[in-house]
Amino acid sequence: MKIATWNVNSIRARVPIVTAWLERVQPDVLLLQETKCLPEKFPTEPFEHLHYNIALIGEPSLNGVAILSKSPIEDVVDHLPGDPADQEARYIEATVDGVRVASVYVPNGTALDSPRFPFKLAFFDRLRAHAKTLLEEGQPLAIGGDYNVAPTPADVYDAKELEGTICYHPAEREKWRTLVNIGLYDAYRAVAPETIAFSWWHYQARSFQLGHGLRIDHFLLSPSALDRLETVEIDEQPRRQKTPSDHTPVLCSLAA
DNA sequence: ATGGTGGCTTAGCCA
Repeated sequence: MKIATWNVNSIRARVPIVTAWLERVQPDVLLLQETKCLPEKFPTEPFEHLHYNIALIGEPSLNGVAILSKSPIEDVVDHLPGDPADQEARYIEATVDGVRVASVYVPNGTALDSPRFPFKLAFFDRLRAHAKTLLEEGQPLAIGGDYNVAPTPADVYDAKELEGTICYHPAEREKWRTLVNIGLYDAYRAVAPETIAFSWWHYQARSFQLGHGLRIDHFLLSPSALDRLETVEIDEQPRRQKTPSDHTPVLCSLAA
């Protein structure tokens, strides 16, 4: 079972790049973030044509997450519990082939002095509480998405320069660790403990060409999913295309 | 150095 996650920064702007990638890589499941459109504006046909079922939520111009799957999508949950005031389209989960998969778009945080920053930290707390429940339910679990945090110095292009900035602030890294430490595994680090690789590069200042990236897109796996983990790949090819997303997909393969 | 890029939606926000 090949599962991928990709922040596409508008699905309507990215249809040719995403469909070409699906045809080449043939994942069983693709988790999308930042689709940036209402459900009725999501271009479903090109993906249904490639034999994907789709579960999605969205809002105008912001956020939006989806699950594309060749197998049937069952028991969809489309909101992260814990904050009745939060109506943002940032979380969807479902069961596919016996695996509980989730697509999460953690708030960016905007700036350290913005109210969005404590909202981001609280979102991590809610995700931890919910993931704990999912672990207790016992199904193999894979939570993929844009976590908007680079966990360690090996996940940023310049740890000294970036220390304390958004997506690499100690408070965010601590939230990441307390999430992982409930008993989850960073799939990429499980197969590549030392490798420096990134999943996001700013559009500005030739960041991709200069290698100025961050690893902020992750898969967190339950022990039973980790037992089945064969490979994890960050595929930079889509980031090299014309009119790319600023993120590139992460792909992991679980034994059947 | 307070810019730089991109995708919304339409000049301002968010990333």
